[in-house]
Amino acid sequence: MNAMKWSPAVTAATSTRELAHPSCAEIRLEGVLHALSDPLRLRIVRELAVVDDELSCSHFELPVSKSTTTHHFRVLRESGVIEQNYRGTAKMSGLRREDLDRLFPGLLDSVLGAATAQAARLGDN
Amino acid sequence: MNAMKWSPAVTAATSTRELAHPSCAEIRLEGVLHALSDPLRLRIVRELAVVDDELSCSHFELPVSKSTTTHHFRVLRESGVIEQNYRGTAKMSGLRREDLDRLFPGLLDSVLGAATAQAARLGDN
DNA sequence: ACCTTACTACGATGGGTATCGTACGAAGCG
DNA sequence: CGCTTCGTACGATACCCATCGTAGTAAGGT
Repeated sequence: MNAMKWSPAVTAATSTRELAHPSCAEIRLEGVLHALSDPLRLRIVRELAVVDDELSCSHFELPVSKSTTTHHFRVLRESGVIEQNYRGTAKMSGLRREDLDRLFPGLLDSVLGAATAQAARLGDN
Repeated sequence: MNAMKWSPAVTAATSTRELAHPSCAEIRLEGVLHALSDPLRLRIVRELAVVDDELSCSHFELPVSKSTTTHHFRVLRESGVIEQNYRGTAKMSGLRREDLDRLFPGLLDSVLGAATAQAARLGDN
C-alpha cells in the first residue's frame, strides 16, 4: 500500500507527510490483538492510555533501536490502534479510543486492565 | 523422550497420554493475545464459548490439515486459553474460563463480544 | 547557511510459525 | 486379532516479523 516509489519531481512537501490510517471499517480484531500481543507495543499502548493524550515517539525510552521503534509504531497505526500525525519534527501518537470503543466495546479497557493486573502480579518490572 | 525406534516392551500406556498445561502463574497476557490473534484459533475459541462445554478436536471443521489443527490446539493450550484431556480416542478441549477470568477480568468476554460484533459487521462468514 | 533533532526507508538477518504430507501410536469395535 | 478412528511426531517449506545498521529527509533553531 505504500510501496510507491514517489516521483522525485515537485513533491508538494506537505502532502508527503501524510500518514495512512485504516478506516474504522478496515480495522480487524485479529490485527488489533496481534498488535497488542507484542510486549513493546503493549507497553506503548499502556503509556498512551495513562497520559490520555498524544505523545511523541521519542518520549518513549524503549530498549530497541530507533528503526525498530518506528516499526512498532507503524504496526500499531496500521492495525488501527493508534493515530499518528506530524507536528513539526515530532510525530505524535495517540490511542484511537473512540473508534476502538465503538468497534469493540470494552476490549481496550479490559486489555489495559489485564496488563496492569499482570504487571502487579509480576512485580511491575 | 520417545525418539527411540520404539521398543516393543512395557510402555506404561496411561502415563504417555498426559498433556502439559501452564499453571495460572505462568499464563502471560501477551501469549493469550497472540493465541487469539489467529483467525482459526479465534474461531475455535468462539465455538468453545458458545457450547460452554468440552468439544473433541474432530468436531471442528477447519479448512486446514489435521496436523495444522493439532498445532493450533497446542498453541491455545500452551498459552493457557484452553484445557485438553484425552477421553478414549478423542481429545477434548474446553475453555479455561475461570482461570482467565480470575487473571484477566473481562478480557475473554470482551474479545468474544468483539469477535461477534465483527462477524456481524462483516456479514458473519 | 548550518547543525541538531526526529523520524523514515531500505536491505539484511535470524527466529518464529502456519502449513503440509507421511508415518506412526493409542483406544475402541468388530 | 485386524480394522477404523482420532490424534501425534517429524521433517520440510515458505512466509512473517522483530531486529539492526546505514543512509537519508524534513522541520526548526541559532
